[in-house]
Amino acid sequence: MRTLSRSFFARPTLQVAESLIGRTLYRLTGEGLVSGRIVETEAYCGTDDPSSHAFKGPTPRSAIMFGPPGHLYVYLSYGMHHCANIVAHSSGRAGAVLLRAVEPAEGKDLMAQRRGVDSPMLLARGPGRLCRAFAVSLADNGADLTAGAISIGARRVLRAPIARSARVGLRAGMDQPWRFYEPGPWTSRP
DNA sequence: GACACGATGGGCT
DNA sequence: GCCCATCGTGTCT
Repeated sequence: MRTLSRSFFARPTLQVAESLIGRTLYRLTGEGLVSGRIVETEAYCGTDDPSSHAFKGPTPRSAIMFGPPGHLYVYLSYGMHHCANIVAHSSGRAGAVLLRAVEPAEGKDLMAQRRGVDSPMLLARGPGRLCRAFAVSLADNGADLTAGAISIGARRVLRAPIARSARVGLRAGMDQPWRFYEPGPWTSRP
């Protein structure tokens, strides 16, 4: 299987967010392999974006978004849910792409076990659920997607034209259509 | 140190 | 549709 290389992520954040739709996310642990086709992402454009954790410049948490593209940025939301982002920006900038939903492919049983639900629709729809199904936690913060147990396949499958909308759950930045998704039953909302 | 605040989701109505 | 748990992080003192 061919996986995405560093140069794929070393492009403008918006471009990478759209390009990730249709690619497959892979996650290997001692429990087994799970995978899913990415169907929903959001771009967080670093210091240009009031909604990005990187907006006010680097902090211990956000420093990773200023670092080399192709690494994972994981943070804890509301004390109980993890959110997985992929660092993506052109040289000298900052930014990351939030993974919001995937269409489960391999390892559905393992995902169901981790999630505690049976419905395939609820396995990885929403950033918190996706992280739970893929066993992504703060321990994976900084992981290199081009070298480790989490990676993204280069092959792209699109079942419908990519749509855009405002991002979900924000105060600021509601006027920018920086959410990308493939309309269908696997995305978190229309 | 203290404190306010979520890029959410599960449960209940 | 409404309510709210829960804790790492950033900001202020």
